[in-house]
Amino acid sequence: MVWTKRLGYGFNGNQSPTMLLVPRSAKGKRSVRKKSRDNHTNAIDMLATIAADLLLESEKSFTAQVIGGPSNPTSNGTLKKEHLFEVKPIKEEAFDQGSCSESVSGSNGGCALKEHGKLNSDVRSKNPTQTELMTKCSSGDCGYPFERHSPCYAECWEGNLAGGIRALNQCEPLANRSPASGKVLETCILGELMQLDSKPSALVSSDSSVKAPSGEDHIPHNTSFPTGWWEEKQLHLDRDDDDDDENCSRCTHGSTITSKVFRSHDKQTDRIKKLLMSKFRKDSPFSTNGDFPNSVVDKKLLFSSRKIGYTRKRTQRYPFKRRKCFERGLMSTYDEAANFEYMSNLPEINMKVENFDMDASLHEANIKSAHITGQRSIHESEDFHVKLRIKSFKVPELFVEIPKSATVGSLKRMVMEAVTAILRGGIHVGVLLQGKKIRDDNKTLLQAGISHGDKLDKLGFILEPDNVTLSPPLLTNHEEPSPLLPCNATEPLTRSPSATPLADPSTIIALPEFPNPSAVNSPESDHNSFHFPMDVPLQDDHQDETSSDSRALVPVLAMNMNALSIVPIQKPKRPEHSQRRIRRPFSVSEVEALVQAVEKLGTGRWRDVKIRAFDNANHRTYVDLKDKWKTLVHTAKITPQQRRGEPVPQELLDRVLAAHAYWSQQQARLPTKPPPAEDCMLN
DNA sequence: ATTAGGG
DNA sequence: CCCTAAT
Repeated sequence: MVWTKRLGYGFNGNQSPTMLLVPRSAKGKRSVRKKSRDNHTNAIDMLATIAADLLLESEKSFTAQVIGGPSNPTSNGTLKKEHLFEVKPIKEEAFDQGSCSESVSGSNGGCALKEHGKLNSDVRSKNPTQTELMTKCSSGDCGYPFERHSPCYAECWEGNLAGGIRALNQCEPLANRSPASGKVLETCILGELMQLDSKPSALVSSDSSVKAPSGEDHIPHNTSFPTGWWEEKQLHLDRDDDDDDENCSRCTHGSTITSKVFRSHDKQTDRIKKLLMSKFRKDSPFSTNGDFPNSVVDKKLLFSSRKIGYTRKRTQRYPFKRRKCFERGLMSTYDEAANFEYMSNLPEINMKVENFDMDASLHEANIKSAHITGQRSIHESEDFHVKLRIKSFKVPELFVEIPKSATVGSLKRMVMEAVTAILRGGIHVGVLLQGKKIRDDNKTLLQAGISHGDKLDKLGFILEPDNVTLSPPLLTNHEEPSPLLPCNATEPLTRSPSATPLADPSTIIALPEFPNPSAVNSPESDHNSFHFPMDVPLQDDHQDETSSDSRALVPVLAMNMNALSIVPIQKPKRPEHSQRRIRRPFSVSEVEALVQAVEKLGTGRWRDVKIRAFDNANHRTYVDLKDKWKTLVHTAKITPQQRRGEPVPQELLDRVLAAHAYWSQQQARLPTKPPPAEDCMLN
C-alpha cells in the first residue's frame, strides 16, 4: 500500500510557519516523498531533507522526533513510513509567532494553537498519565481538570472565533459532571450536528479567490480503511481526491461544486443528526447522572459516532482541499497523549465498571480459585476475570486553523472533517498501564500487571489511529463491500484464537466495526498488515515501553506549537483506488506479444501497442507496456545471472534489443516526425 | 489521454 | 509499478 502523509506548511498570517507542508513545488519534494514512502525512513534523513530542501533554507538545524506511529515499531530504531514525526527548529526563537493577542487581532487561530501547545507542552513533558494531567491542570487558571478543559485553549478560541468552539470546551467542574462526563459528550456531539451550518458556506465562496500560499503535496496514503458498507450511503458529489494537482482553480471555478457538496453534506448531516439524536434520546447513557451506561449502550454510541465519520467520509472534502482556498486550513494530528480536550468531544466511552479486585498473591501463586469481589463471582475457570472500567478513551488531537472570517458552521464542519479523517483511517485501541504502553498483545493481563485493583486505576485505553492499511484482498475487486460488523460486536473480538483475556468481550466493548481480521490478510500484505487490536501479536517488540519511547505512538514531548511541525494527515486518498496495483509479472507469451507489437509499431506508440497486443488485457495499461519494454531492454542488456523472475527466452531478448536499436535509430532520424503507422522494422 | 522518464 | 511533467 502506498503510504502517504500529507505534509504541508502554512503561515499564520505573515508570521512564521507553524505547520510544515511539503509543497508541490518544493525542490526537495520528491526526495522527501520518496523517503517518506520508503519503508524504513530515517527520521534524520527526513528532517534533513525537509530542512535543507524545503521551506527554510536558512534554518537547517532541526530536531525530529516521532510523535506517533505503529504500535509495533521496529526494534532496530528505524522508522517506518507510518510513523508520525514532529520536526522543529532547534532555534525556536526564530519561529516565534507572537503573542496571543497578536493572533487575535491580526492572524488567525495561531493563538489557540500556541496556547494550547504551551499547555500541552507543559503537561506532556512529563509524559503524564491522565491522572497527572488532571492534577496538573487543576492548578491552572481554570481550576478545572484538564481532562476536559484547557482554559487557554478555550480562551483563545473564543477570542478568535467568537466563541465558535466554546461549546466544545466548556468548563465544567469535575464534580458537576456526572458519571464519566458523558453529558458533555452528548452536548458536544449533538451540538455539532444540530448547529451545523446549512448555508453553502460563505467562507468558501468568499475565500475561494484567495490565492493559495503554496502548493501542496500528496503522498498517496497507504492507509485504506475497509471500504464498502458505508459507501452506498454516500453522496457521490465528491471528486476523486487523488488528482489533487489542481490549485485553487478547482475551488475557484467550482463554487458551485463546493456549494453542492456542502448542501448535500447538509442533507447527510440531517440524516445523521436525526439518527444520532434518536439514538441519544433512547440510548444515551449520559442523559442522567448516576446512571452508568452499560456496555451495550456504549457500543451503540460509539457505533453511531463512527458511523458519522464514515458516512461523511466522502461527502466531505478533506479539509486541505479547501485549505488551499482558505489559505488556511485544518491540521489534524495525532497526539494520543495528553489530549483530553478533544477526547472529551469524541467517541468517548464511558463504562460503568463493576468492581473487581484481584488479589495479587493469589495470582502470583497461580491459584485457581475463584475470587469473589462484590456481588459477582469469578468464573470457575482457570482464569480470574478482571473487570475494567474504562472511563474514557483518548483520541487523537486535532488542530484547527481557520480564518477569522470563517463561520462557526464552517468551523464545525472542519472539526467534523478532521474527526472523520481520523476515524476513517481506522483506529485501534492501545492500553496503557501507569503511563506505560503495553505493547505485547500476547501478554496475559496477569503478566502485564493488569490484575491488581490498585493498578487498574491506572489503566488507560487510548484510541489510536491506524497507521497501516488494511490489505486489499477483498478490495482488489473494488466492489465487494466490507462486511459491516454488527454493533454488538462481541463476536469479532473473540475470533482470534490467540486472543488474550483482554479480548474478552465483556471487558472490551468499544470496537464495534472493525473488519474481520481474518479478511484483511493478503499475500500482498507485509509488516504493514493491519493488526487487529489485541489479538495479533506484535512482531517486533514484546517489551513494554514507556510512552516516551520514540517509537511509541505517544505524547509529543514539549511540543511547541511555534515549532515547525510536520503534521501527518490521516487522509487516505480515495482508499478504494489508491492501493498499489498488484504486481503481475509479464508472462513469456505476453513478452512475446509485446515484442512483436513493438517490432511492428515502434517504441513511441504505446497506446497502439496496447490496442494491438493487449487490448483485452485490462490490467496492462500502455504505461505498463512501456515500462515493461523498458525493463526488457534492460534485461536484455544484463547478464542472465543478473536477471530475475521468470526467464525470458534469449531469442525474445535479442529481438528486444534489435527492435530497440532499430526504433531508436528511427527516432533519431526523425525526431519530430514519427514513422508512418505502416512502418515496421520488419518490413 | 498519452508519452517519456525518473523513481 | 508509481508519479509526473509535458504534450
